[in-house]
Amino acid sequence: MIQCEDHGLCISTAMEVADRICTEKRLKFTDLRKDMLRMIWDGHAPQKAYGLLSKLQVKNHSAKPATVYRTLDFLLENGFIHKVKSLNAFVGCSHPSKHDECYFLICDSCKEISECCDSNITSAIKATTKRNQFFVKNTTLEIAGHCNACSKRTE
Amino acid sequence: MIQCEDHGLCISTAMEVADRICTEKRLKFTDLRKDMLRMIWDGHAPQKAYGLLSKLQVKNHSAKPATVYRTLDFLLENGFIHKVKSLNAFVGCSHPSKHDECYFLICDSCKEISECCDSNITSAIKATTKRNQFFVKNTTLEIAGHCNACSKRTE
DNA sequence: TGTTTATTTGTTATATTGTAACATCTGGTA
DNA sequence: TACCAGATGTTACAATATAACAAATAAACA
Repeated sequence: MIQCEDHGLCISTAMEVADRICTEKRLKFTDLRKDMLRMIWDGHAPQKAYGLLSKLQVKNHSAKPATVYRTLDFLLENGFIHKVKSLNAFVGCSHPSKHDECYFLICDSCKEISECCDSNITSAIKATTKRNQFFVKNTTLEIAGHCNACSKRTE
Repeated sequence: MIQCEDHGLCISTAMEVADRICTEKRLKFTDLRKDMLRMIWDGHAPQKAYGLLSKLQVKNHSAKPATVYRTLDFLLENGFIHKVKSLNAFVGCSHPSKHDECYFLICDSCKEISECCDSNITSAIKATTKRNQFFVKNTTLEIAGHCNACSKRTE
C-alpha cells in the first residue's frame, strides 16, 4: 500500500505538473490527454491499455486502440507516465522532470507500484556499464515482490 | 558484439548443462525441448516466440503457438533461458544454476544481449528494498544502449 | 478574415504476443 | 496388460499493439 493520505492530491498535483510542462514545451494538453492521464492516476496500481480504452469509451464512444496507444505515447514521451514492461501496463510518474533513473517496486499482492529513485543503484549500474564499456540509453529496473503492508497481512 | 570465439562452444555447453540439470531433476529433455533451446542459442540476440515457431515448423509441421509457449515455459522454469521483458523475447542463460540476480546489457544496434551479474548492483538493490521494507521475489534489470563495438562503429 | 499548415483525432484493418481447454500420444510402472 | 502421468497435438480465442489514411481542429500568417 502506498501511503498517500489524499490521493486526490496525487492526481491534482500530477495534472498540474503535466499542465505546466505542456505550457513550457508548447504542447497541447488536450481533453483526451487529460482524461487519459487522470485515468492512469486513478490509483497507484498500473493500468492496462485495453482497460483504459474501456474507461475511455464510457465518455468517448468512438475511442479505439489507436486512440489509447497514441495518447499513451504522448504521455510516455513527455515523462508523465511510465510503461511497466514486466506487466505491459502504465503508471503515472510523480516527477516528470527527473524521469530517468527511476526504479519500481511492484507489489504482487496489492498491485501498487512505488517509484524508488535511488542514487546508489544508479551509481552501481553506472560503474558496471562503464566497466563493460556499454553506453546506456535506457534502464529498466522492475522489482517485484511484496510491500511491507501486504507481507504483514499474509504472515 | 559478444566476444565468443566459438559460438558452437556456447551452444554445446548450454546443451550439456541443460542435459545434466534435467538428469539431476529427473526432467525429460525431449527433442522438442532440445530443438527449442538450440534455436534460442542460435546467437546472442534474443529470439521472439513467433520467430521460433516459424523455425520449428520447418522440422515440425504441426507446431503451434502453444507448442512454443509451453516449451518456453519449461525452459524458463528451469533457468535455461531468460525472458527479456522489454523486448518480449527470449535469450539463453549461460549459468542456469546461478540464474537469479542476473542483469542484461541490450545493444540496440547489434541486438546482442550480454548478461552482467554484478554483486554491487545486487547489494545496492538489496539495501534499497530493505530500506523500503519491500520483500523481493524477482528482479528485472534490462539496460538498453550500445555495446562498445557498435558505438565505435557509429562514431 | 480567410487561407495555409501542422497537429490531433477518427477510422479501418491487421499484426503480434500469449492462453485456455480438451484430445491424443508415449513411456514408465504396478 | 492396464493404468497413469507427463508431454505433445489441436482448436479456438484473448490480449497487446501498430500501420495507413481520412477528417477535424487549432495556430500562424498574409
